Parts: sequence; structure tokens; C-alpha cells
Amino acid sequence: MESKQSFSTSQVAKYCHVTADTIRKWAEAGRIRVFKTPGGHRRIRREDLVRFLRENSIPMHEDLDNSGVKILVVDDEKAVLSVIRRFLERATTPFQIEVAMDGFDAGHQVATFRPDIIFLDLRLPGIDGFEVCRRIKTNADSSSSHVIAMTGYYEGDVAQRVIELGAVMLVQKPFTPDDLRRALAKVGVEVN
Amino acid sequence: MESKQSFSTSQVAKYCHVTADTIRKWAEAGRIRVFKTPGGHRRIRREDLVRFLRENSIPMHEDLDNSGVKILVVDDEKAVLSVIRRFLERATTPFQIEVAMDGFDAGHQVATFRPDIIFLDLRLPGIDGFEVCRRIKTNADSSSSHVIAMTGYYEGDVAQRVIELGAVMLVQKPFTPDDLRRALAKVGVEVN
DNA sequence: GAACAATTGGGTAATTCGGGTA
DNA sequence: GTTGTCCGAATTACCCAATTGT
Repeated sequence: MESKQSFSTSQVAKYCHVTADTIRKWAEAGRIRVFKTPGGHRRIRREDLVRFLRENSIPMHEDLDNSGVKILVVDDEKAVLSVIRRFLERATTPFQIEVAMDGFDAGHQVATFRPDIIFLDLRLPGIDGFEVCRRIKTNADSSSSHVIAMTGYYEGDVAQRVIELGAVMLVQKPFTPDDLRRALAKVGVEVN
Repeated sequence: MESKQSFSTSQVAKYCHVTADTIRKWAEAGRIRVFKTPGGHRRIRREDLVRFLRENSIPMHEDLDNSGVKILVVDDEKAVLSVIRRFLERATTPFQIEVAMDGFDAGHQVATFRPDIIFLDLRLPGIDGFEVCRRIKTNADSSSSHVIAMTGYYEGDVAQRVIELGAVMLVQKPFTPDDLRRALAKVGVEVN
């Protein structure tokens, strides 16, 4: 059973804590994406509303996204996954976690799972991590995902390069729970 | 998997993000083209619905988009792409073609482009073509795609293995237009 | 023919629009 | 500069018993 997939201005207004007229103005100003019925009434797709709320740090109502923070780990080491998973299980924030062990899987998961946060190993066989990062941040459908790059060994300007491509930061493996805490704090996820 | 040719008011209502009553009013006002069953129930032809959505800039659901056979080529050789493209341009069937040059791209395209036919090179750097084939045919969202495997050199049981994993057939590179014709004929696309 | 969901028509209520202003 | 409010007009949603589709 699918729930509603589009909303009128007044429904969106409730989620945004403003009046319907203000949603109208936002639409006119191009701040939120809408389309119109032939009669001129505006409709906002669920997906566009969710992105709008996220981009503007407006608290998400459960009706729209009750699934918690979605996290994708792109790495072929199971150890990395279990460290991250164990760490998250102590968090108060609900979350969903998925893994991709190769490039095909990573591309597939980014498109279908639409993670909020992506832990991306830069040195996976057959994957150019920098290029993958660039594509995630370039593609409009995934650009709002936060990329946390991971690398196994130190190399001069890796951190700088990957941040220029849109990653939030680079964490060095092996990482401690505190490294994870700091990384997640940067994207707004607090773990106690 | 033939899809519907015409829709009732409430089905159209979903695509338009309004209620069935509104579709009724639109039909009465002549805004959308309909015909009636002998008993008076309205029916909207797929073609008329698609045009209506287009004219009113209402987002198109992919169930409706019938703009030809969708073909994805997974290969890093541009030559392969251009051979296939040139061949298809002689076909009467309309088509759309996309390319993926690595695993990430392939996974992403399979999920978002949802191709009808996938030409899959089995020996791409960093991709296990057999495994990719298996996943495409295993995943419910992509299992209806027809996979045509490609390989650059002959090896004993490659054809048999990949067909067991769900591929329609294996074509040997370099291939002739006739090889392509035979492969496409196997998945119901006729090229004159 | 019987069951059951969907659709119809016609009427009314609620929402949304645009533009202008506080 | 942003948001809330007001207006008449247009659009869309809701309701009913009767008919049609499957």
C-alpha cells in the first residue's frame, strides 16, 4: 500500500509550518519544485517535498520519512561494515544500513536505496572512488547524499582532492568510534 | 508483458494527481480526450493520456512512457557502441540507447534507465560480468531485462555458463550486423 | 443471475488561485 | 525581504443513489 505521492499547497504548508499562500510564493520564486493541474492548482511530489525539507533543515514529519537515516557503506571489507553497524546500534537516531561490495552494487544502491550518507572506500578493486564521488555529487538525484570517504593508507593530497569533489571529509582506516562520531556529527547525526 | 492500452477515470486520476471526479469534469469540459463504453463509462487511450500529461507538464510515470525499446550497452570500447548504434538506426522500431563504461555506471543505469535489453561485456575491468548478469536476472526490478552477453575471445563454456545465469545468448566480438540481427530477433526486435 | 467494485450524473462544500496589501 | 491576510473567481473534492464492469 503506497501512501500519497503528491501534495497540495496547504498540505505542504502544514509540513513546513507556514500558510498555503507562502508555499505559493515559494513556488513562484522557484524555491520548491511544483507542477500544476490543468486548472492551475499546484501539486508537489513527495520526493521534491522531502528534498526541500532536508535542504532547508526543516524537521521531517514521520508521514514523510519514518525510515530513519539511510546509510550506504561501499567497501569490500566486512570488518568495516560491522564496525559501522555496531557503532550505529548505540545511536538514538533510527537508521537503515545497506552495503555495496563492488561498483555495480554501489551504483545500483545509490539509485534505488537513495542513502542520506555514503561511506565510500576510495580503493576498491575496479572502482575509481574519486570518480564515483564526483558522479554522486554531480547527479541531481544523489547530490544531496553526504559522502564520507575512507582510505586505508595515507597519501598526500587525497583528503583535499576528494573534498573538492564534494565529500564531507576523509577518514583514515582503521578508524575509531570517535572518528565515526565526528564524521557523522558533520552531517548532522548525533550518536551519544 | 504487454501493457494497458486504455484507462478508466480513476486510473488516470492517479497519474494526474487528482480525483476521478476531476477527470470526469475535465472530460466534460473537453480538456482531455475520452471515449465511452456502451454503458457510458469513460475510457482514456494511453496515447491521449500521454499527450495530455505532456501538454500540461505533469510528470510522466514510466509505466506510460512508450518511446521505444530501451537499450543499455555495458562496455568500455566506443567502437562497440557505435556499431550497435549504427545498426539500430536502420531499424524501424524506435529505440533509446544508453552506455555504461564501468560497474558503478552500469548499476546506476540498470536501476534508473530500466533498459529492455542489455548488451553486457563479460570482461570489463573491475566487473565480474557473470555476477552482474546473475544479479540483473535475480533482482525483481530488472529481471525482465534481456541480457545479451558479449565477449572478446573464445573460451570453452562461457556461453553455457552465462546462459545458465539468465542471458539470452552470447555474441562473439567483433560481431557482424547479422550477429546483432540474430541477437535482437531473439528478444523480439526486428531490424530490416 | 448474483456478488462486488468501480463509475456515472448532478449537486454542494472546501480548497486554491491570482493579485494586491499589511 | 519574508510571511500573513483579504478578496472574488475558478478549480477541485466530497457526497448520493443508480448504473455498469468483471
